[in-house]
Amino acid sequence: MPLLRQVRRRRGLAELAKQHGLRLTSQRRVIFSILESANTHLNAKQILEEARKVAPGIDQVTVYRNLAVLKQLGVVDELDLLHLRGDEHYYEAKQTRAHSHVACLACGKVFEYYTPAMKRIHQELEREVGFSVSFSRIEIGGYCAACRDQGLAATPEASAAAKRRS
Amino acid sequence: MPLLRQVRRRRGLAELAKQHGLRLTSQRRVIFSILESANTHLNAKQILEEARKVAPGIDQVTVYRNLAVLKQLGVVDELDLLHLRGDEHYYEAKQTRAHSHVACLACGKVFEYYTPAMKRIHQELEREVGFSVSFSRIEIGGYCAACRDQGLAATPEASAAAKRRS
DNA sequence: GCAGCCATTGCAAAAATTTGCAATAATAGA
DNA sequence: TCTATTATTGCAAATTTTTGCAATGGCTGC
Repeated sequence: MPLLRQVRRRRGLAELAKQHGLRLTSQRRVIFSILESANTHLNAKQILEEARKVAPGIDQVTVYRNLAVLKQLGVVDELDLLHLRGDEHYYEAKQTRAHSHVACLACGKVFEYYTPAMKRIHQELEREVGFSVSFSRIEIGGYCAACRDQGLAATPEASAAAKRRS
Repeated sequence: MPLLRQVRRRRGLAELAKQHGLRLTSQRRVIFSILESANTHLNAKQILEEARKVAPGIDQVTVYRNLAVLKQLGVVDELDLLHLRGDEHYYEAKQTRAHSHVACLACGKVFEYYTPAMKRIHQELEREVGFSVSFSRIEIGGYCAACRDQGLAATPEASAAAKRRS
């Protein structure tokens, strides 16, 4: 059950779409505005429901296809936090800043984390392979301080416990 | 259509499963051995087909559930390369080494990339938040040298072209 | 403003994945 | 070795996501 989350964005999706040669259909307008005004995670079904309040005829397929388009444009990013949950996919709009998630394998908490090291990696790629970085994502799995203190880290029992909990 | 890829692993999946308190059923044995001997990407359907050659009665659901279990154990990792392709998920066994993928948004090529900076990030997390890193993944999107030379980078046309190509 | 091209849509159906539940079988402990 | 416990399986069905195709409607060029 994929989820969608909206994040700050400099320009409207509509403008961005136009810029990329996409047609601005009425359905697209609706979907875009839902994504832009949402402040929580939304999954495909929720988006569909919202959209139907405004445009009753809109089809599920259209929602999926437009999410796919936005993903391809690099505007939203489907992400599932290391697949810790297994069944939930999150979408989030690309942020300017290099972006990373650190997930505890024992308690399941996910932290956002920023480090200047990321910038260095970008520069390294630029310099050594001539690759120009548009965006990047780090996902790290491990055990947070609290769980380690409780002895939950890295043992088979901890994994089993985490599994049961999920 | 998720894909599976097998990667070097220090101990057998069976041993690992036991260690985590999982039961070693005959189906599991079959699935594990398929994963262990595969040297290309495999998707769920392919695994099922392989498994049925040995254990004709095995069900699709069993394959899915065991893949989920392995994911939760952190033994295989479902990954979809920045969702560039949109429809293909790749699984790969966790590697010891910090692991990263760099994908060109224009030509779609994916490079593997290793950098000592990753190690530094681990140490930083360890030192500053007391988080102990088990594994990590970097995914970077941008434009490779070749595509930049062809002027494909970062322009609306390039995105459209990349989209068409996919 | 109008015509034509072609991206986009809706529908129907396929494919992929997940879930509920009763039956089965792996494992620990007697 | 045998028994009880309970994880795991298979089946059926639900859910989610993708695909094929004809019809529609946005946009470009006139």
